[in-house]
Amino acid sequence: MVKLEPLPSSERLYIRVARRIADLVKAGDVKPGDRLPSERVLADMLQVSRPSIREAMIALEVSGLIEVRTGSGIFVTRGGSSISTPLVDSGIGPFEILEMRLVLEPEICALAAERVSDAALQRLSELFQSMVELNGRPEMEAIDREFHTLIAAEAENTAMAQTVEWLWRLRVQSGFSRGYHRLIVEEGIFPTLEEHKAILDALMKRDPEAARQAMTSHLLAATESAARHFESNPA
Amino acid sequence: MVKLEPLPSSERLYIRVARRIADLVKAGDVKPGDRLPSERVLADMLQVSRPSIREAMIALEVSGLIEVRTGSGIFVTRGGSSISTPLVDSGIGPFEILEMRLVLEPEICALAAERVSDAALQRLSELFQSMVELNGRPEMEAIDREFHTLIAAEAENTAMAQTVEWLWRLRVQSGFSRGYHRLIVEEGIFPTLEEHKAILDALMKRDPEAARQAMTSHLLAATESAARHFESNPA
DNA sequence: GATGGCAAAGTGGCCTGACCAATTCTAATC
DNA sequence: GATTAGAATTGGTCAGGCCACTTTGCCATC
Repeated sequence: MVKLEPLPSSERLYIRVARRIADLVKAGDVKPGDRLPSERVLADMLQVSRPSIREAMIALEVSGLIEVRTGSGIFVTRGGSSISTPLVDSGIGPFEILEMRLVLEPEICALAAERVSDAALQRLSELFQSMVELNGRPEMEAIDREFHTLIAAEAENTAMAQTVEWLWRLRVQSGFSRGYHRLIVEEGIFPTLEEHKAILDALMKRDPEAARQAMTSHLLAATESAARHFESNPA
Repeated sequence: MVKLEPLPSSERLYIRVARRIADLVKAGDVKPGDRLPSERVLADMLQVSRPSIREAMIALEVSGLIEVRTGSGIFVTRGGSSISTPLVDSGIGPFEILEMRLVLEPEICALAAERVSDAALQRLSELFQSMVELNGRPEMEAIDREFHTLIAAEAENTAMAQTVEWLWRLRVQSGFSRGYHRLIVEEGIFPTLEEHKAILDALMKRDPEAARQAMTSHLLAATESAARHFESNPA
């Protein structure tokens, strides 16, 4: 019983179109942030109908490569393709996220301590200053996020960096953020500030071991405070 | 500088449709392997046009939730681990993947040692036997993959399990697999078998520390052998 | 000359209706 | 009962149209 599957002569059109567009990006013909030609123009260029272009764009959008802005155009995402933000609820909960971060981020932080650039250190300092000044206001979560993702980026491992960003997206999605501000108020802002300071200091000293240690402490504290929070606020 | 962003007026239609369909699956109204109603019927049920249904289906297909068979119908993917072929090349290379696995999988393996089920141990044994019998034939890579992803699943952390599967998909995509068989032949099959045996034994003894250690050794060996391989086969 | 407002052009969002190609089902035929 | 030819079903693709939103740039106003 031979079963040969040669020449998938004609894949579905939207896939072929999506690949062509993706190649444009990969080849650097269009750079992140750039706007692609309009759907109608693309349809004309590739000699396919507009619905086919739209289908391809949706595939690329789900893949995280492009971003569609109504009435404005289609733009190439900054940061390239990533683990797609699940269209469906991933079912991944806050504690799973924290458990994984506890494994991943200390090592990332240690790597970053060796590889971090001066510019990044500068930016991290600014972010820390912002945290101090914001002093627990809701905007602080965005700062926190940039702090962690920037460190991940400095580890110079794209896979790790994308994973950290994915985990933050999941966190937002999992409804954990809803309790964030309240948590900060309940627990007080200072412990969090101290922890971030320790991480920043370790990175500045480019001390991998201290960085690993500081990040571990930070995430352990976060886990504990999350546990207290969910204890008193059952889902 | 206030920046308010209220009322995310209705999302794009295809996303709402996709969510509805995804909910059907999640709620168990349609099970893996089932066929969904035809596009025309869905369009009529949800009171949207067929193109919108199609767009939603493409989004779900890219997400790996469904599978479209021309002329036959749309089917819910069997088993959570769908082999959705990434549409775009992530640009993540073999060494980044290995570096990340070296951080993640030892901890996963340690967790799995505490949480692994008897059924999973049984399956892991079978997989190891298959590896022995296949003795380096190309099919071995698929077995290797199932071995690692099953361990990840047994760690009972969905985020980690999904990440490990993602990394394998990236590996296939990054052209690393192309050299896999050749690598096995060059390096010999026995080291790999020994390493997997050690992992399996540690899991059976439910010894987290031994499991972590065994996985670390395995991945270090893989990294070294990959290094040798790429040394003599410049990209 | 700078400002503010408004209309036109451009863009994606969505729909209707149609035809084609692959698959599956049905029923007539042997 | 097995085979097979045709009909029905299903996804694949196209054409063209209308709407809502954004952006742009002209123009009246100050």
